[in-house]
Amino acid sequence: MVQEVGGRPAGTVQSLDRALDLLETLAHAEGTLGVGELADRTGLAPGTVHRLLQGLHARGFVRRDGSRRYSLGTGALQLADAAQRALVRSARPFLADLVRLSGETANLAVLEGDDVVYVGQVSSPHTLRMFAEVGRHVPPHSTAVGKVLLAALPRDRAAALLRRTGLASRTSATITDPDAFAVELDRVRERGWAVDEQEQETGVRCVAVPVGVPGRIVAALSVSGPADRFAGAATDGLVEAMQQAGRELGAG
Amino acid sequence: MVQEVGGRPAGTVQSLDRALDLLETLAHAEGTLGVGELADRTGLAPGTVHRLLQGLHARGFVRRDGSRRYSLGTGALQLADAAQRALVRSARPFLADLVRLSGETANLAVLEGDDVVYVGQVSSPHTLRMFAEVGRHVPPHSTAVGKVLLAALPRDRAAALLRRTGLASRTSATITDPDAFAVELDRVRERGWAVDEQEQETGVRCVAVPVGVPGRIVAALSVSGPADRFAGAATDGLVEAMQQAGRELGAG
DNA sequence: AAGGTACTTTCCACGATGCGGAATCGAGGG
DNA sequence: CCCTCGATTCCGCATCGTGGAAAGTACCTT
Repeated sequence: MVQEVGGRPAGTVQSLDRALDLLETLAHAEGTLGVGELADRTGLAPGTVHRLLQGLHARGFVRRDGSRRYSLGTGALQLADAAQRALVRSARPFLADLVRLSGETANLAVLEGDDVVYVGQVSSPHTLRMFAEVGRHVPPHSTAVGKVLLAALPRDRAAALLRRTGLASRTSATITDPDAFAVELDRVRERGWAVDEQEQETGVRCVAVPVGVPGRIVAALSVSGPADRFAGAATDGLVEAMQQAGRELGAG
Repeated sequence: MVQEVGGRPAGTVQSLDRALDLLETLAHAEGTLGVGELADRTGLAPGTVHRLLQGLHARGFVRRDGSRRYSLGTGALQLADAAQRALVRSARPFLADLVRLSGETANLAVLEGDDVVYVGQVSSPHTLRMFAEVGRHVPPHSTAVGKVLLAALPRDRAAALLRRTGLASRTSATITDPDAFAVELDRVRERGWAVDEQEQETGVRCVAVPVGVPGRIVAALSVSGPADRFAGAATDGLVEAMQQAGRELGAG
């Protein structure tokens, strides 16, 4: 059995682990936090919190306003850029596997602001036509990837986003009723994957799963193809493989 | 005089500082790095690098592929979301100051993928009409904010981005020639601010400055108004105030 | 396929380093 | 102006991280 120290995996560094706690606490907080609040929430001594914050502040990872209150700084933004490129690169083999398995096109998508953006793709050998190209922005409510990403958001954040964007009808199958869509999101949360039955584009069916573990979903994987070819039996077993890929890609 | 320990501000934590070095090294690297490469680049002992990476990996901040090579993980993506909200919140008073100073609308914009996106705004009391609303995506080459953000990118990354997006003509003043635009970017880099002379929209002039310090530009601040009112003398002194705001907002 | 090489990972004793309680400082409210 | 609460600094102690070197492992070469 592996030794642990206060819930921290053995062979890891205490001060680093605590600093990451602070960053995550700041990330989950609405607004700013003071040293004392951070000390309370993390269970650390105020002096320790202050010292760690100094280190994070010196590197731009936390911001300090005029009245000694802290929030996340720009350092994280800088990393995010590079982290997304790394995610896209790591996703390639998984996407290729899914294409091999399904014969259809596989995609990687993330939520940017209120839009879903495709950031990676390996296309099917059988299809000349592209359903979505990398860089394309699509609405969250009419796509399988969008449903997965919305389902991973706190309910109030998802609802607020949908209020801003609305539920525009893309095809006759698009879900345009907020209540019906809320029910759909609940189904997605429950079973852990989503489907888009020609809701974004007539004739196109798409299945999507989250990347990461619950509470830490950062992207979605999808497979999409023509509705007449990619349905029913074609999907059997595929979802499980996709979920596995999503977990592995998310865990790194 | 303040004591320093190996270039690190006094009162900060060594292991945390080193871990942040690792993250930044990974962020600047193309592709993945092994323990040894990271040890070389940071000047740390391989054992130390390995231990710190374990801590970062356990928390999802670094990803480890099958052959023990490391890249940034999804942890940073998670933080980025919250960090951007914090940036927008912190920007509000600066934007309000700029509106007071200029009488025109002030904006905060970031680069997302290949687009410029407005993420914050305080509008002028004099203008009913909005030149850009929050959430709006605009091309980088025809806006002052876009020029500032492109100028902050490594030259090759900026060039690659422009090759992907092209330089579409928005008005008769839009710069559509890649070489001319490269010269424009050099001017922006040199003087530290950019202007858009009705290049995005006829009748609209816009001045922008970077947020952050060179090498760490994460956003741009801009002030925009009708070309006939917002020009020449109206800009005097404003740019300096904007640059100051950009530095302060970036430093946190 | 076997050997060699280079890298990653583990181990350990040392001591530098971060720890947290307590003292001090400073801001904001009454 | 004083008082209180929180942020910051200080300091002695022991914990925790450190780095060299050993052990293990993957990969390349022949």
